[in-house]
Amino acid sequence: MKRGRKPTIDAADITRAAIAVADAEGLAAVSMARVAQEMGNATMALYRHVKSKDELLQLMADAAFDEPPPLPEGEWRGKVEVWAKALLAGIRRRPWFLQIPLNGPPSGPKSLLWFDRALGALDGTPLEPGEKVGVVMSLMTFVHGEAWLNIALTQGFEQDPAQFSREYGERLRAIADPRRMPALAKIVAAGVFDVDDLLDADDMAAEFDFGLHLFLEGIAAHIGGRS
Amino acid sequence: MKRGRKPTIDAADITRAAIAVADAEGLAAVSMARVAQEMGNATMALYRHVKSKDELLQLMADAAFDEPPPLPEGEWRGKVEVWAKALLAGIRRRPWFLQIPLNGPPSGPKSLLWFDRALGALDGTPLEPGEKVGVVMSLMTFVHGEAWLNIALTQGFEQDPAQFSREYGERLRAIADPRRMPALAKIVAAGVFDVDDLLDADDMAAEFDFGLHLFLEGIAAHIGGRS
DNA sequence: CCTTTTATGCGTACCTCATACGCAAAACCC
DNA sequence: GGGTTTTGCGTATGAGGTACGCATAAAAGG
Repeated sequence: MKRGRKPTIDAADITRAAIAVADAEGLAAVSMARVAQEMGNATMALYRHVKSKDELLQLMADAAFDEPPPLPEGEWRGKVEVWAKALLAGIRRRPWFLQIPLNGPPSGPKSLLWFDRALGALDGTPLEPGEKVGVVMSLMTFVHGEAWLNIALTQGFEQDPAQFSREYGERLRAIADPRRMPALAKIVAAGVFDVDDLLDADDMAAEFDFGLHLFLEGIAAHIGGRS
Repeated sequence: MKRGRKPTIDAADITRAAIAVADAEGLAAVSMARVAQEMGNATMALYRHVKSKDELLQLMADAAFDEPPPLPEGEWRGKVEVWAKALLAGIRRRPWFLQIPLNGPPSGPKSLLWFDRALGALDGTPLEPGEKVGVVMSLMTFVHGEAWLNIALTQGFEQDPAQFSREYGERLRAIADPRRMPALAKIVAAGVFDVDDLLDADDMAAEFDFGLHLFLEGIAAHIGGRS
């Protein structure tokens, strides 16, 4: 048997509690003291199971995602689309994920499972193995970037809704000097920004779909130029 | 004349000093005390010119970028490519930019100038105004995501180079069970990860170029399906 | 059953930060 | 110079991360 006092908590418990706090109040609310309080322990008790707060953040990042969804039968395109939308949904479910600094190439079992599914979606295509990896990485970074913007804007909206109203279009109209910014001035004049809810949830979903559409077109063109 | 004691510093000075600190030692080193010391002032003196640290961060973000470069003559594709690469270079020049939380839609004069240039690159195309905005936003988020990954991995490498050596391929080989992760196992078996310098600067540049290529193909296909 | 060993729980203390508050010095007006 | 206004900044408060060391619980050995 193992000697010594029995642990009453372990790293997984701490991670769970930290995630609960982050889900409820954001990553900023995750302090060692707050997490300990959540578990009914003393602050310093956590340090027996977790080297530092930074390590706790990594554990949270590894545990943030669910398993990837099953992909539909059929062409690669439908599979990739489902995958990308599920990834976006996963990140949106835990927005704090993007605030945790990455420390290396993906190595958590969950991340690798997602990686595998995306590679699997490309199985029927004539892409080289290295190209598949490139395609998947680009897709991940696109989704990542889109999610980042999406979340930043959502949170910005909660902080100060006025920035997203008609006011924004008017401010642009004032700043966008046709001589210094001719293209922007033209777009502003066309009325693209004269809406009440700039970038609300629907807009952002449409934005994502459009970008994803472009990306898939690009993959299709690349495959087409190959066979 | 204006009454009262003359200011010896202004917000722009503070922003400059803060950027100098961030460039030299990273955003984490930017504290009010550190910035004040850099300028030879007392900590609290800064608060006369800057409401909070958060405001200072926004000022830094606005001032982080240079002007966009002139774009080449010719087709939209060459212009967009130059623009995207310049944007990536700009972010890589000030990696801390990505750590500053965004508060709303772009409104700094520099951001809008970059926005304008990208829209201008699409001037000769038959895209609707709204589509142009969508294309540019997607491009920005793609570059943003790519830069984020790029920077995270670069910094991870500095912290722990072993993670990026041949060791990584071996670890993958151990984790990637062909039953649970068939696609990944196949890729690993093909030797894609058996290199000494996974994701060094050249690799990441190639990764970016490939992703950008896919994106541009996608835009071209979208334009083609239009005319 | 009592002692020894070993790992855990956690109280105390220190350091770094952001920032509210208020006073004193400087520069302008008359 | 006296009054007014604005800046520079010293002091203090509270939050957060974490090093250190002691008391305690649990198993092992006698």
